[in-house]
Amino acid sequence: MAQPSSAGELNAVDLETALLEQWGSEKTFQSSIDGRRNNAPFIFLEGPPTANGKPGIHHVVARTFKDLVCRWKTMEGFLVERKGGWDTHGLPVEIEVQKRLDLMSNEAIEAFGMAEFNQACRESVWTYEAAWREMTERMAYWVDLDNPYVTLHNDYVESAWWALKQMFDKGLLYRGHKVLPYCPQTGTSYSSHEVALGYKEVEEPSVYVKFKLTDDDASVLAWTTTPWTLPGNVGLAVGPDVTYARCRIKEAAGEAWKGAGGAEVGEEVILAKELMKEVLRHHVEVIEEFPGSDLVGRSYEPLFPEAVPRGDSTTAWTVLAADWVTTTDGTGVVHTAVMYGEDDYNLGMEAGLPAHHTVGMDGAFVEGTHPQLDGKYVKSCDETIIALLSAPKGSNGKGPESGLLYREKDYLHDYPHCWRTDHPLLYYAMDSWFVRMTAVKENLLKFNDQVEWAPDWVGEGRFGEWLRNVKDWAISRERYWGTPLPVWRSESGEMKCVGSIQELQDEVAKAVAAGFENPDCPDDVDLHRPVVDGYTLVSQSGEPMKREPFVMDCWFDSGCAPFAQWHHPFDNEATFNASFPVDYICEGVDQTRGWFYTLLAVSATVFDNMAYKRCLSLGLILDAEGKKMSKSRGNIVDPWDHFNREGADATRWYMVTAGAPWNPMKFDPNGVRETYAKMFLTTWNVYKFHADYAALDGFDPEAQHVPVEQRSALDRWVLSRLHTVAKAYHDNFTNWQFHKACRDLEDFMVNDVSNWYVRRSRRRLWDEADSNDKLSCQHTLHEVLETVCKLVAPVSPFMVDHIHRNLTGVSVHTADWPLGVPGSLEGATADAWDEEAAMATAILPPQDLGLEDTMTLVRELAEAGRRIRIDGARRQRLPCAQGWIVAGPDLSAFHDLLAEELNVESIRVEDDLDRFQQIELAPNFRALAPKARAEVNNVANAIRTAEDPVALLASINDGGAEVLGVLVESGDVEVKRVEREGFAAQTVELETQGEQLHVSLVLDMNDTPALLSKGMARDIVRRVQAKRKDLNLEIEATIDLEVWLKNAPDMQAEDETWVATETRSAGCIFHPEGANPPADAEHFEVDGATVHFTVK
RNA sequence: GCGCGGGUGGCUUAGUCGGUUAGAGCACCCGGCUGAUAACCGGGAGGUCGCAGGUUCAAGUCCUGCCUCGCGCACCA
Repeated sequence: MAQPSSAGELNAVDLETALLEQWGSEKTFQSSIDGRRNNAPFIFLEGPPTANGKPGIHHVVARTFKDLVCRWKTMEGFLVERKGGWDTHGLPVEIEVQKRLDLMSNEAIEAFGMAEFNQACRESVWTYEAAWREMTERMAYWVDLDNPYVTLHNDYVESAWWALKQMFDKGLLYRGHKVLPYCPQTGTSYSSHEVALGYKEVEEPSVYVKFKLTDDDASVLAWTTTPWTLPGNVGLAVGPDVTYARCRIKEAAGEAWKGAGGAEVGEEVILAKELMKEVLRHHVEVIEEFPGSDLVGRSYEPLFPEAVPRGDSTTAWTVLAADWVTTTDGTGVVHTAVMYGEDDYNLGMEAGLPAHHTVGMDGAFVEGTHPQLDGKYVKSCDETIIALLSAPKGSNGKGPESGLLYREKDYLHDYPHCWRTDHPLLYYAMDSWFVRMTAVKENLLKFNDQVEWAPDWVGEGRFGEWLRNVKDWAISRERYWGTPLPVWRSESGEMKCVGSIQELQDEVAKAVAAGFENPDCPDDVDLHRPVVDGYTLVSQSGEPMKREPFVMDCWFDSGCAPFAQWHHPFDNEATFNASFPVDYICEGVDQTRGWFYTLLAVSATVFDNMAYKRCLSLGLILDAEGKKMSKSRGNIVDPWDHFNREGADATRWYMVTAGAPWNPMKFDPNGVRETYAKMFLTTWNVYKFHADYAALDGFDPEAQHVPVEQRSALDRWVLSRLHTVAKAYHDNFTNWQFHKACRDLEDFMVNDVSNWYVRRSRRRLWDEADSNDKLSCQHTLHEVLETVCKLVAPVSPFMVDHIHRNLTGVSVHTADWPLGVPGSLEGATADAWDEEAAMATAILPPQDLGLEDTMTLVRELAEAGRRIRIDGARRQRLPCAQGWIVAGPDLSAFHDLLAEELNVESIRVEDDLDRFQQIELAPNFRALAPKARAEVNNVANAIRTAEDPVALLASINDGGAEVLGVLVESGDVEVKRVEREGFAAQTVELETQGEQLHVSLVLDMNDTPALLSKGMARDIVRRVQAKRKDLNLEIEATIDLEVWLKNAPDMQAEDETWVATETRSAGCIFHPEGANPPADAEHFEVDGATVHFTVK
């Protein structure tokens, strides 16, 4: 067994880096796992970061919470393996490479070569891997980075293919259209994330257009901000419950009319009644009002009759009902161009409108739309379209009948632009593949209910909301770098989904046999583009099938992590079966619709199961001003600033204590410093105090054990506190309240251990002879430190390991959790274990709540003493002859301690309460209010200010007293005992075990020559000690002391001797009053006396 | 627009069932204590508890509306 060696000064950074090396050479992480090899598993799943961005402080936050739970569960005896992972596909990688290689369009990429491009992506992915690794190691996030899962590896891709095939086979995968923001210049559609990069405020012409009903003289007015979509119009949507008005123009428009358009007197238009004022610029009369449902089914004349063929649609150019139509702007009638708006598209599909493009992928109108528009870029046609619509009635033969524009209005709005080329994006219906999430919605909700969310409102609220509105998942992307969609399709629409390399090889062989030429398909075929594009398969009917030219949403990749990390179902069957669904994941709340969703989406569709049982959703990290951290703001905090200054321990502890994990965290660099100074310096100094004396005395924690019940009350108190705090700490951990747990523990270390226990125990260890009391103190300190080390270890793993190793000889990370090791119990699982058996494995000292209460009172009294001295202007070092404690429990065990703290010669208990205390009555509103009602405040005041509270109390207790007409009984008042005026006294009030205590402390403020001498001696000692410290003297070093006093009280011989002993003065001379001190003597003044002294 | 979460001294925050002096820490000032400490103790200054109503004998706490910050969703016809 180890005997502690002395501690030395703290250098957190050196300590941490030295430990990192030790952990590396001793393989501490591995042995913390290996030691629990036969225990119940707790499955953690790492959300894969992408290594093509630099790690920031927010990553440290997430990794701290991942790590602390894993370490905690490990110490609880669970087997917690932690496989690292990397997300390596997707748009961010492509964009990075495109920027670097200046390839700003798909044409450019294809000209450069897809293979070369993807190779560049493959390399780019690892740009910051080293930085990630260094950060991960330095912050002590224990995760296996040597065998991570990597989404670009063939094994991983193969598992993803397998998963997709499961969906395909279940009929959950389908090909359809999705309206996406599309940039014709770069030929790419954008994800919402990219779109968000390019919102710009622009002013554009918006138009009010008359759609002439075929069986009526009236027109329906509709509004659009994108005139280029008008040729594609095939329908009008109205709100069935919205009230519409048919209006007749009464007189011609006034001079103020601006822009094109207009209406003739007598013309009739239909629009939402609410919007008439907003839209109409003519005086009108309302002819008729009716609900939108009355309009449904009416047909109208197409604006551009040539543009869209009717096909077999019966509903084209009719009025349709849509409940999403509002009257917040426009006319309450929505112009519907099926291919150029998401709602339009959905409505069109539902209503059977023709789905025909009037705009090509190049952003220009297709031939046959209108002679003046064909082949022109849509965004430059606004004027032409407006001119066509507003031309005088009957003025142009082909195209719009004209006279159809009512009004134009410039409209200011945010519109998405291409963040690369700055062109406005077009909402454009594109071919896309979907997973039919709507088919499994009920299961999604059911599984989500079973997840333990922290905080619960993310699961119920945000995530639940998302699931209740779940849409089919568009999983295909027209990109290059990603998991290719493993679906091959023939011209006639036959399809095949490939679920493994073996299957691909088989299909290729079949195709070759059928006469289609194909490249080799080896076992290690690269499952990326363009290699997989090179294979032509053969359909059932013998037709060639080409691969659908998409890659998958990279969120699909990460959603496959629970099984793809094990190459399921091709490998590691046992491992997978034992680890699905996982027990714990933890990421930022921004992953709600990201990883949290895709994990559940994939597991629900593929396995009909949940993916994770517990999810900790972390709040966003903000800078000290509360602003989001972002590169563009330049307010990113570099974690290394803190790793290299206060260390990773303080950084982690700060992050955990700064607030609830799910609340947004304002990261304040000063906070890290404060944490370092409070928590870690204090802990270190407590440790140093113990270790230095333990080393000096050759303390052996195994030997000469002193049973707790034989130790002093102070020892038993701090051990009981340890028990209480550890228990609460653990309970808070269980409830995800890590911040509360750590704040309480910090408070315990600083206030209870350092500022009370250690301060009060210092002299016990100065004793140079071995004593039972000293031994008790050392065992107590040892036990407190050892347990605190274990409690802190999951959160801040460095310093406590150093301390634990010096105290016990072994790493804290292989130690057991003080509150029990359920993971090691027979039959335990991560979710359930025998609570009693688990508690039996806990190691905590005895708890004595009564003693804790008593000590609280003692400490309050010590503080009260200081207040009394301030009020009475009596310095702390000048002793008082006598202190009285009035009322309260028996504190005799602490009288010595209190006497010392209070600097009084003796403590006495005063039994006659009335000698120093008087009674005050306070109203108990809860009881009084129902009786007194509105009078309660007056009654309360009367009770408070009663002239003779003793008499009032007596009559209240004797059947009740009438106060202002209200019968006041004993439950209606609280009796407070406070000190009598005129005494140097203070009363402390506290509640112990349901009982209200009012305890007073009274000090005798009279001086005697003996007291004055003693006080002077204490002042001299204090000054000399400070001097010794200034001179950097060894604690054992002896000095020669000379003292000259002026106007000072006479020093008693015993006090002079005491000064000599305390200051380790071999020679100690007190010069008589009047002797002149040498010029180099130090001097100070106290209560009018001047003291000179020299230390040699 | 909808949903969620915030708004408490200069800063970070606690505040339970509504109960009468809103509690801490940092920073500041004064005093004290100290041979582990960058610590600690006592006191001071600093608060319209986002705003406005309402319920109540009593509101930081409950209700309504609004403002504001963050996040998300929807919309942007």
